[in-house]
Amino acid sequence: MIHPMKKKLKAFPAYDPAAIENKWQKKWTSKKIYKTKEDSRKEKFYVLDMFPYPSGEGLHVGHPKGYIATDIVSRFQRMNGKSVLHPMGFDAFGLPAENYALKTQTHPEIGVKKNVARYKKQLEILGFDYDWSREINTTDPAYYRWTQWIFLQLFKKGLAYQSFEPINWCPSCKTGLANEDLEDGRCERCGTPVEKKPLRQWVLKITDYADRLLNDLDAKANDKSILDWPEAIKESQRNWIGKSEGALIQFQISNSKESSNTQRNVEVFSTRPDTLFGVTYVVLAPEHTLVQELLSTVLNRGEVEEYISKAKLETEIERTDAKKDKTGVELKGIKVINPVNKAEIPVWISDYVLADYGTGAVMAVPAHDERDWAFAKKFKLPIKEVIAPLFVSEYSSDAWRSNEPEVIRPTVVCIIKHWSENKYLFLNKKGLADLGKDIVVGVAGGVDGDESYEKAGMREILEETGYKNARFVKSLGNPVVYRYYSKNGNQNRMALLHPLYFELIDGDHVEISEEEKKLHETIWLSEDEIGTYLAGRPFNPIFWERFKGNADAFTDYGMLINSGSFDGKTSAEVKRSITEYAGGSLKTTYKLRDWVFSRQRYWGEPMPLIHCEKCGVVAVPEKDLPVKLPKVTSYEPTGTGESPLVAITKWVNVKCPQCKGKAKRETNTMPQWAGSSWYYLRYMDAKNTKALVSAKNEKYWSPVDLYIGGAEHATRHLIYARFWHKFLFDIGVVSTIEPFKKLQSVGLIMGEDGRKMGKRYGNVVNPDDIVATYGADTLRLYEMFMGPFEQQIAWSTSSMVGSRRFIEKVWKLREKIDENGTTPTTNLAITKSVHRAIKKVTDDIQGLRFNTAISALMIAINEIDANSSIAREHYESILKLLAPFAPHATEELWISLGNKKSIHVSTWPKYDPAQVIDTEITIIVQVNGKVRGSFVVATDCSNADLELKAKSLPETQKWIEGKKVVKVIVVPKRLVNIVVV
RNA sequence: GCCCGGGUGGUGAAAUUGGUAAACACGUAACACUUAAAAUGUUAUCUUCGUAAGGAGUUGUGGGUUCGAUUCCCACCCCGGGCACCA
Repeated sequence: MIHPMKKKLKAFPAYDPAAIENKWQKKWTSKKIYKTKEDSRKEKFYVLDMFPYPSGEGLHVGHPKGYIATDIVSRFQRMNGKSVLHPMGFDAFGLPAENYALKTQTHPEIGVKKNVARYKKQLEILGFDYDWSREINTTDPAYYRWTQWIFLQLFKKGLAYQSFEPINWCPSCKTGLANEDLEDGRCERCGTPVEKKPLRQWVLKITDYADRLLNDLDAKANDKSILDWPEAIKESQRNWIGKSEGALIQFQISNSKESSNTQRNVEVFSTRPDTLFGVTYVVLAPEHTLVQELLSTVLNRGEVEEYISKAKLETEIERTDAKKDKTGVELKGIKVINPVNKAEIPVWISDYVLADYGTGAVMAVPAHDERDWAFAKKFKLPIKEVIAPLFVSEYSSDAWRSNEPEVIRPTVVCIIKHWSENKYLFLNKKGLADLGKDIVVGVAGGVDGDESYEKAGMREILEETGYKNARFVKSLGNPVVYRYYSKNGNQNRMALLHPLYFELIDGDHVEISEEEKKLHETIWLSEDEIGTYLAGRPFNPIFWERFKGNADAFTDYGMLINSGSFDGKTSAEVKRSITEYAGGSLKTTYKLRDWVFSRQRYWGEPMPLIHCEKCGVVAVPEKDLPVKLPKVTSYEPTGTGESPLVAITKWVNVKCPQCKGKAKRETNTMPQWAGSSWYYLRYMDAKNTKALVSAKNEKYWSPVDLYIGGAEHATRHLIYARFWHKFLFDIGVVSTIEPFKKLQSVGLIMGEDGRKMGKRYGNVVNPDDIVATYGADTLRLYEMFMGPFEQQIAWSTSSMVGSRRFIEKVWKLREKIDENGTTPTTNLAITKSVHRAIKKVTDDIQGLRFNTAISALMIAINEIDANSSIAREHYESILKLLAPFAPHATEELWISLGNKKSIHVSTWPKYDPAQVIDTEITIIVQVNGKVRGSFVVATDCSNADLELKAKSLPETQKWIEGKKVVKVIVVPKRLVNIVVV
């Protein structure tokens, strides 16, 4: 066969990113190749970044990581024929911009403009494919008109209400804050500990949506989970919403002292109504309204008032520190009645009870709650056990059998001390069938007839160990319940294990019976060795802790004791019935609080409300929106609980839209999170002046298919946005119940020193500098290659050269294009390499595994580079695969090959399934699980042939010679394992 | 304390329906090219014993299941994150 002479391409300039990147960015913009259209013939794909908050510091290399990922996905989807929406905008209202303005003495509007321009420039040099015609800015009146519109709808539906409750107040930022804006009791912005301050404020009723926000995290639609979100973020939201199901119980105040004619109750919320018989006192939060009402009848009024005022002075951090000592005061002279047993019990106030959770009052069950336990111990209040620990045998040989009757069996379990040494006597029980090994247990046995526990214990000690002289010291408390199946008795048993403590007086003992010997042998354990005993049975640790005097509240579920007719039932069984018996009702509460929506600051969306002297609070008519933020020269926060807007009388004083009488505008502004709670909708129809989004566009683009951003927004932006979206769904503005179908969090890029990248550590790497030295394509490639996308990784400028070398390798490979090879058959090996790369890169981009997609490309390039030439078609396929990652270099190469249209509007390559299947495969040969050799065979080689071949290898022979082959495991296409003895 | 992630060479990491651990890349070393350096290329690079052939060990620790475990099970240690006096 005659080889055609290879016609090589003309010489081509060396790779110089500076010479091509800016050129292509301009061309792409002028040719509008990224212009987004609502094309009904095409499938849509909406890929979204969490839009940035433009600070004065500009972007560092960590910021674009997520943007690079969405850029790759959007280019990939476009090349796959989708109509792609990949927009960008800016979130610029709120404290950071305003505080920056105050510091630099420039109006926030000017600062924001400057910062946005800088951010845009930084983004542009990275070559992103944003359609800037849909850019939004939350501070633009044309945008916040719709933020105000949504607020008005919330107001009209009663979901925005005025409240005067004490809220979190940051004394440094001089504004009220939502719970979500706190970090460990401090202002998330400035780190100042927050105070509680009563304030007139607007609050959004997010709690109305608590259940849906929780349930829809796992909602199913069309047989698949509609929320493809990282489990960690879902879990954070579940924690934040904090649903707990319990009961409301009334404790009637007994009126023995005063002749009061109104019957008063203390209402408590508890998740453990099963412990009601163990309630020995009730605790109210110091702020509880009932406390003020009862004050006149309290005998120690002075003491109580003093405690209340002291509690008020505490910061939230001090108050909610779980580690601090419990404090409290009894309301002397006040008693309440436990509804289940009519016991008269005392009432206390303590700051460990939170006023704004549940009912602000708790029923204290010290035996079964750690906090109540600590409180009762400190104030010497009675502790009454009502839940016995309950264990079910975990061994299959004596597992509970549902078709057999259950018999209650009083039993004793003994801890026995040596007569002179610090050792304890146990039994080493031989061979439980399904354990195959011994376990260590205490001396134990059933109580016969009306025998006392002490007597039963002594009898068992004699029978099982032979020791004659045991002295009963004490009982170790209430029984523990153990359910198992007795093979001897052919019955399920509910053993009530009474723990007893004995000491041997001397070593005098007799031989134990042969029968007993077969079952176990006696064993002495020192305290160090006691661990083997603890592992023997699940209840052993409980007995031991009791013996050592370390036992505290038992907080698990179990079996009821000392609870009247409920005795013998499990916690789960009685939850409802005991609640009803107590006259209470089941109730669900949430940790999630309503969203404090007012900020007493200048730089935010004005609330479109008017306070009229006659009509009260009146909504600004929709036609008058937006209510523009007035331009002012002084916007310093007042600190009085009023916004600085109060001073702008020209703006504040208006006519009431209803009665035309005197009225004032609402001067509170919205929080930073308002604009970002719906911005993803605006991109769908950014220029619409009639609606926040047209129904048509909303239907076309919803929901967001892929949303990428930082995990730090898990319990703020992502909860708020879901809340607003659900509300907009309810009023018919949007068509989906969730806004973001797939969410992916970006792992932070840390500084080279491993610390968070930021000005304060002086470890900031500026992307502009990296682009100037290495080029945007290298930066993009490196950030995606660093490691798994969601993982936090330290930046390393020196590692970046690998990515640059890779692009240069691709660049140089252009010389090897064989222009004569008109069909892609130049080289079979290359064909396979390319098709494998197409498959892997395609799969990995879809799975957001960018690091392995790039490594697959590197492998392909290395394989191709080892050959002397490459077919043009293959080279172009590789360029296309690389195009989303390195858009500039690939475009330059693509166009240089004579292509007329941009590579970014070309079609993504398809792989031939036949080309990704191997015809030959390496089979591993193991002897006793250790790799001893390998051989190459055709993929379809039969198992018998594989075995034969494996055995005949000289490497194998060496290991099986003179041994007996017991077993041969053949795994087709993988390995042969020969087991010999 | 509870709940989520995670722990693999000198470094970033790859590999999971259980089947050759360390792909790809950085770094390092030697060699080639060069007057020289850089760049580039070639080779080597988990640890350990051995001149070598070859052996042994190794995925946080300790057990278990299995012919075979980074992968599954049990217990524990460490790191990151969320919640936390939430009754």
